[in-house]
Amino acid sequence: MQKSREDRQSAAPEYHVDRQVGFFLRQANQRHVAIFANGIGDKLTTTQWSALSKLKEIQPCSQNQLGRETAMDVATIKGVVDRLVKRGFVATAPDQNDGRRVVLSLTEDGLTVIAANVSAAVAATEETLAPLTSGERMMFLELLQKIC
Amino acid sequence: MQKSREDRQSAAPEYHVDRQVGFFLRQANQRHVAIFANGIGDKLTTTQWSALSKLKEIQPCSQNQLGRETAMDVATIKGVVDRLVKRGFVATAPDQNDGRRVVLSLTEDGLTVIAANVSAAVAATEETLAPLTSGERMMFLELLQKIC
DNA sequence: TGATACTCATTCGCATACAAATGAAAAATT
DNA sequence: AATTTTTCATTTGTATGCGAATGAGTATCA
Repeated sequence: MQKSREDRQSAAPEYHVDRQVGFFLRQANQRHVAIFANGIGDKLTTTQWSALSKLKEIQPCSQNQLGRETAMDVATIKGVVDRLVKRGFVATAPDQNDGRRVVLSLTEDGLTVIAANVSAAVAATEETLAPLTSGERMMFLELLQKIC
Repeated sequence: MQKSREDRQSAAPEYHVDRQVGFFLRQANQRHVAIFANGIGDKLTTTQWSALSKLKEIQPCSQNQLGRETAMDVATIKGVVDRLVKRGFVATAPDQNDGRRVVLSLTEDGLTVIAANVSAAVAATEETLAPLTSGERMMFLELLQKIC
């Protein structure tokens, strides 16, 4: 068998960044974020949407807890919540029992903006997975979850 | 068949952010970036590594071209290249034929740092995919590429 | 009770990531 | 040759994302 050029010099296998998982993960995430931003009407980012949606499920809750539930760093969730508060989607209140905590809850506007964008969020998921068949989607999601 | 609680009110299916592709993609990417940062010795980020590795393949080339090859925005590749130049891994020179272009090339230190970290980069890929079997990895990579 | 450890929120610094605007230079078109 | 379009690099502004440090409050345990 014909040896490749680098095998003549050494046994080191070729390395190509653009064939590594990390390279694809970054790109896939980029594509999804772009699709989401494009489809959503209220200039909500994917992380802001995650925070809002999760807050609807578990409110009231503290900032750090919301961060854990949405896989965001304390510094990250702080910035996200700040922007949502600034836009009037989230309200903050001091916790009576725990002086450190800030209790988060959705405002009326917050509930409204969620309701107005659920279908767009679903559509973004759909478009992201569009290149895959139904069977491939299930397989892909299962494997993707394993490496989280 | 027993109807679920929300079906009694409306036909709207449940929506859970933490079951959407985007949620998993962000987390999977986060995990890989963390693994890479942890394993690499020279404080190189995943994007910096991509730029260095790709530059080795295609040098000399312009900044924008390197950005396209590594799937980075013009503003993003600018910042990445700036930091690599600052650390002495990449050299810049004006293009003789095209007055707009900045020709990029690797320095000796750049080649050295690549050689010193290829094994760590391979290990990071390996660790990221560790939860998957060999067969699952091939399947996963194939599907992941489809949604890039 | 008092020391220790933990949790929560905040802040700083650094590094992506992209939209949008700008200016310069090159290429394509008329 | 003149106009238009494209390309390249840069800059500004906004939004994640994480490490690390800080300070305030809570919990634990000797």
